Amino acid sequence: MIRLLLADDHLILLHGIRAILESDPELEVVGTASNGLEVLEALKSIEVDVLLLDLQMPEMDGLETIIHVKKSYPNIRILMLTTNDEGSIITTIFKNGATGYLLKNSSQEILIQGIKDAFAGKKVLSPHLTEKMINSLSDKPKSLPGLTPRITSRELDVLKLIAKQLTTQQIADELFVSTNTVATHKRNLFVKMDVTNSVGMIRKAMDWGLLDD
Amino acid sequence: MIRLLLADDHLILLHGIRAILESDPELEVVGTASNGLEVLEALKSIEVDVLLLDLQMPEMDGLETIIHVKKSYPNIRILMLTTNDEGSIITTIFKNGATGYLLKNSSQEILIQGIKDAFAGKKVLSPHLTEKMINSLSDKPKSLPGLTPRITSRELDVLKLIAKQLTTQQIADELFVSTNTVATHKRNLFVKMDVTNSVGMIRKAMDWGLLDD
DNA sequence: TTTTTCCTCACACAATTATGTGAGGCCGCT
DNA sequence: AGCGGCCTCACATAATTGTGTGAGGAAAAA
Repeated sequence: MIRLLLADDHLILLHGIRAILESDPELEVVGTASNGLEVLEALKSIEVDVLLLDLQMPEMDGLETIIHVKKSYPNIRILMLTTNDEGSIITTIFKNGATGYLLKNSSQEILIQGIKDAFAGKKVLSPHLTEKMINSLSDKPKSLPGLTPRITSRELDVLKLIAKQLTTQQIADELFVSTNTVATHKRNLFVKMDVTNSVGMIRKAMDWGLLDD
Repeated sequence: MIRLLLADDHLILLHGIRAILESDPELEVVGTASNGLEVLEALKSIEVDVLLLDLQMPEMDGLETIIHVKKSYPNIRILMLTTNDEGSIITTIFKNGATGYLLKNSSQEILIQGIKDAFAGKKVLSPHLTEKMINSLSDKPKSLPGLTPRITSRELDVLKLIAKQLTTQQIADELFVSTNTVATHKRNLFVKMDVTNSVGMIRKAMDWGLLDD
C-alpha cells in the first residue's frame, strides 16, 4: 500500500485525482493540502510515501515546498503534477530532489504507473516534457573544454583552495609550499584565464566546470 | 534528401550504420570520419545536414568535436551515437549544442526517425536515457530560494559589480557613493551570506542564481 | 641533447580588501 | 512619536592580494 499526500490549490482537481487514485487498490490517499505550509503541517502527523505536488500554489509554491520537505523527510518521493509548459523550471525541480514531473492531463494509467515508479525510486518524466527539459539545458552553454586554457594540476589545486576561501597563507600550508609559490600560481592562472582577480577566476572556473567535485 | 556525415572509429560499425541509413531514400551518407579532426576536415569540403557522432573517439573525442563543429557550422544538427551509459555527460552534450543522443543499439526505425527529427530541429533522446539525464541533474542540488537571506537591492547592486571584477573604488564611482559605503555593503553581505571573502560570496551568489542576468 | 613546461622560491612594493566602531538621515509601519 | 530597516559615510588599522622581476631544478617533449 502506497500512502499518498495530495497538494493542489484547486479543490475540484484534488477530488478528481483522489477518486482516480483510490480506484487502485495499491494506492491510498492519506491526506490532502492546498499549499506548501499545509503539506508540512500534514507531514508532522501522517506517514507518507509519495507526495503529489502542484507546482503553482499560494503561500508556499511547489519548488519551495520540495526543498523544505526534502530537508526534513529525505525519503519521501516527490512527484510534481502540473498543467504544462513551465519548461525552464524542470531542471531546477530535479536538482532539488523531485522524483518525477508529470502533466495533469496525463492518462489515468500513466499517473498511477508514475506513482508506482516513483515509489520504487525510479525517476518519472512525462514524455512530452523531455524535449523541454533538454531545451532548458541548452540555454546555458557552459563549459567549453576545447577552449579552456591548459590549467596544470598544481594550479588546479590552488584554484580549488581559493574557491574554498582559503588565504594564500593557508593554501601554502595546505600544499606545503611557500606563499610565494602560491602567489605565482595565482598570477599564472589570472593570465591564462584572462581575469583580473580571484573573483573573476572563480566565476570562470565554475562556468568551466572546474569546481564540480 | 538529408545529407549525413558519420563519425566513428569502429570501421565495422561505420559500414553497418551506413548500410542501414542508405536503405532510406531520404537519407544520404555524404562522408565518414574516424575522429573529430577528420570530421572538421570533411566539413570543409562537404555540405552536411546532420552529423552522427560517436562519443568516444581517438584524437578528438565527441564532446570536443561538438564544440568545434557548432562554432564553425552552427546549423549542422549533431546527433550523438553511443554504446550506452556515460550518463553524467549527457547534460554536457546538450549544453554544448547537440541535438540528440541515441544508443547504438537503437532499432533501425528509431535511428532513422531520430535523424529525421534532428534534421527538423527536434531534440532526440533515447527513452532509456531520460532517467540517466535526470540523475545527472540531481547530483548538484543548487539554489535554495527559501533559505536565501534577504539581500537588499543596494547590496545586490554591489554584489553584481563585485562579480564583474570591479574594485571597491570602481564600484563606488559606478554607484555614486563613497568607498566606505561600498565596504559597508560588502561587510553586511559577508555576514548575511556567511562567507569570509568575495570569492566565497560570488560562489554562493552563483549557486543561488543571484547573478543570472 | 636541447628545449619546453612545470613547480618551486625570493624580494619588494603598491593596491585592495577586510574588520571594528560609530553615526546621521530617510522611510515606512505601529 | 517612536522603532526598525536601509543607505549613507568617516576614520583607522591589520591583513591579504596583486604585480613586477628574476631564477634554479626536475621532468617531459622534441
